[in-house]
Amino acid sequence: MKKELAKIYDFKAAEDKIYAAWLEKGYFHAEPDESRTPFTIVIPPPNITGQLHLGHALDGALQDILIRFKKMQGYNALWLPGCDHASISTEVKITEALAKEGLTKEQLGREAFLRRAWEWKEEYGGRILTQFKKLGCACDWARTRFTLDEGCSRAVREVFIRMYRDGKIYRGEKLINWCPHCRTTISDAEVEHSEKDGSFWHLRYEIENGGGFLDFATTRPETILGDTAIAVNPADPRYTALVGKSVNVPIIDRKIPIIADEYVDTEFGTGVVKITPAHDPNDYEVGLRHGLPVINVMNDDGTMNQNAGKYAGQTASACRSAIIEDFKGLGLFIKEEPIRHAVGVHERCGGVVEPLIRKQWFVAMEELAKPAIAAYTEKRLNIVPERFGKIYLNWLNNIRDWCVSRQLWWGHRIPAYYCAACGAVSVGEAAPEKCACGGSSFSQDEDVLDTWFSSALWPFSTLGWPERTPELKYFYPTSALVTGYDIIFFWVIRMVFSGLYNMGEVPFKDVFFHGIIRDAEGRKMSKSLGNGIDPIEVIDKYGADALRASLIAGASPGSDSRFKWEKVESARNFLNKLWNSARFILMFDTVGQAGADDKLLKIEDKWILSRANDLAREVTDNLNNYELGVSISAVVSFVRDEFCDWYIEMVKYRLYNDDDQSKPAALRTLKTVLVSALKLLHPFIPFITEEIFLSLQDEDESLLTSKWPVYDERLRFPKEAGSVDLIKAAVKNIRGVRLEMNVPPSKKIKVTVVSEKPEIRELFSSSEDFFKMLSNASELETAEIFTGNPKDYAVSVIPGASVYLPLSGLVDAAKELERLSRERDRLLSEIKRAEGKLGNKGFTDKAPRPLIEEELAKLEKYREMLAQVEKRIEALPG
RNA sequence: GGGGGUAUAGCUCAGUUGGGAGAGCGUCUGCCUUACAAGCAGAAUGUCGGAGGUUCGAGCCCUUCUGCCCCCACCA
Repeated sequence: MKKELAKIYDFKAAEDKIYAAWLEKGYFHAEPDESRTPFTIVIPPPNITGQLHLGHALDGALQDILIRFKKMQGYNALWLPGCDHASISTEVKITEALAKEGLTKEQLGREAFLRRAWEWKEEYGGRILTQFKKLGCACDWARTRFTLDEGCSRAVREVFIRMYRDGKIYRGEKLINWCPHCRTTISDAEVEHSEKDGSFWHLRYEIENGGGFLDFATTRPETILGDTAIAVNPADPRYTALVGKSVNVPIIDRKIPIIADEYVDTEFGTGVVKITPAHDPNDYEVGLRHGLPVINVMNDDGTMNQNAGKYAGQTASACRSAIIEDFKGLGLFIKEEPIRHAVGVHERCGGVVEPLIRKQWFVAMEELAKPAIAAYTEKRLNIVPERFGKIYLNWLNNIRDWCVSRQLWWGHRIPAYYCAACGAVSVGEAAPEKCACGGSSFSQDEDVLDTWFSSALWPFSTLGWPERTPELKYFYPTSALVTGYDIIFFWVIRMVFSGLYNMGEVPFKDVFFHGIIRDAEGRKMSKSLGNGIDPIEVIDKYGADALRASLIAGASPGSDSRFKWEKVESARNFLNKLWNSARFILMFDTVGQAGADDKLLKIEDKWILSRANDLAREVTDNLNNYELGVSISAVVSFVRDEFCDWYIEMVKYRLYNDDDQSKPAALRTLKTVLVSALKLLHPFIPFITEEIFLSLQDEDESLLTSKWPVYDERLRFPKEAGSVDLIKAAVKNIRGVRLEMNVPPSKKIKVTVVSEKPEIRELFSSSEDFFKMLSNASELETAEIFTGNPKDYAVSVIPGASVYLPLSGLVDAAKELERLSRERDRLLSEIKRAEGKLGNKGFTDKAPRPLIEEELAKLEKYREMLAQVEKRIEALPG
């Protein structure tokens, strides 16, 4: 049955229809099947609070490409989708919504708050996954998971308990990062350092017993209230005599010792540092070394606490000013100078982070890091591109314990219970019956776990762990993780050590990092800049395929890229091209041509078949190496530059001539090559390729279940390929001459191919029909020797032949001479290059044999062409 | 302070084990040729950041310098 395609591809109608059909057929679903090889990807779970942005779109497209490619190759491919509960983001969102109603979360209470959060999740949490569907993602939706669902939560508790019993998780009072704005601890990874302008206040403390003054400088005078020592470098001669004495902290009248510690830099400031163990990581270390008391002077909200004496209740910045004023009043103020220094900022809210001492839960990293390092160095974990491996190692080698408790409600509550009587902690699925002290009343830890604690388990918690499910056994370890390099520390590394610790195996064999999508000027897209692009808007305007292609083409692994509408347009233009090529082919009845005889294949058929064959290998190799951008470019340029621009043009005369015996062969080749290209393109642009593929057949076989093209030794046709290249060269020359000589396309002219070689004359005669069409010739004549009047012709040279165009009256002898001279010069320089190379003994001795032969062949070819050009120049009048 | 990246056509970027510099967009010229003007045919444009080195041969490997970018980091 003959089908037709609409003049314009209606992506809106096609995309929804096709996606629905895929879902209905269940193509995305995968079940464990020992007879097949699995290929697994677990999605980087987007936050339920999130809206799809271009980063997700790229991430999703890359994964979809791999999944579809592997499915077509015959793998049992599973792409497991899901969402992250995004503890702090969601909590902030719910709290903001409450605030609009004039409520605080404390007023609501934990239980009611969580109910609200779940309601919110049910309503909006699936939104982003719906958007992934718009992109065309072949996720197994039946396996959709959520980091806070029952199974994942159980996995979290199980891991926590195991690690606690194994000493990998402990509770301790340590200096942590406190976000006063979010009122919770955060991990080191969540602190961003940004340079800010501040002041460096030079102040002085009075030394005991009238020993004078000790000058120091600080950027945070409010922490003076927590000072428990003042330090100098032991090797600093200015102060050695003072070590062991003490100074008085005014206002609070605290006597603190002058201590010596290597940490102090003699070059910086006055070489004297006040030590506040409770509010500075360095000072904390110094305090530990010297057994200093730790005095916390701040509340959770960043205001001063009762230890701040008369400043209690003030904000830190008010306290700071007040202290400066008080120091001035006491004559202990020296000067204030501007300084630019790094300030810790919470990456989520942008608030300044306060280092504070708190009792928190930590994951002990040192032992966990070792296997993660080994997995990479022993090549059980492959990182693409390679340079991120160095970053991975660098981080693991400098790792610090991970603070995992958060003072939030939305998340996995820590499975630790405290005895009401003695305070003893007990970690387990539930509170124990009885405490060792005899107490029987327990309360659960109020805190929840860092969101990343549950995401770290994602590759196995989603497959059913801790149950030994068939899925876990079959799909774990997963095949590839695809994500942005920006979460290597937050997520990737934590998955690796969690997977190794709990499963004994890496969670994925390959990690494929992509870059960030920036705006057209190269800036990061951000809400504050308002330069974000909504992928859904792009899909509405150009379709999901165009968006995907524009994100993939020209991007290389791990590198950032810029979003430009022009790229989407150019992708759309290609889709249009592809569509029209199919539409053209469908103008003829391809279905009835299946029986066309191989013997009827002409050289152009064999040429394109061999090119398509090469392409299959090229694309497959590149996809296997995660060179997705290179892959799609290869198919695109094949379709456009070879299939459409040459092959289709070459076979038109056969298609339009029903009497041509080779018409069926042409049709069959057109279809074969088109289908092959559709398959190679399908992972990248799934919708349009599927729509075309469905039109090419009576059945409704999907590309997704079709077989990926495999390189076939029988489809190599080097001789025919060479012949077609020769004809193409002649056509290009003729086109060039015509344009240069201002011969309008409407004027058809006779072409004479002059060659002493009978096989070349034969080649041109046998290809006469398409040759004439391509070169816009009225007639083709071949001759062994040129017999016309040289001045009436424009001539161009190809290897083995000269092409004569009769342009009497149009040929300007001077111009013709100039053109030929250019050609002669070009050939001469080529010959010189080849001769130089071949005359170099080093080259002929050491270069690989095929290369030398190739060079020799070129030399011969150029010399032969040069002879033709020179002959022609001689023949020119004047 | 440590680590990493990058420098290639006017712009954005490819260039996969070293073997004659590429694409897209833009520019210029000519074409509404019955699949496609979202198109076709053609053209121009590069001391591949600078300097050394290895090699028969370097955009690619090594050293060094310069510019820009990113990540990590406790200089009060």
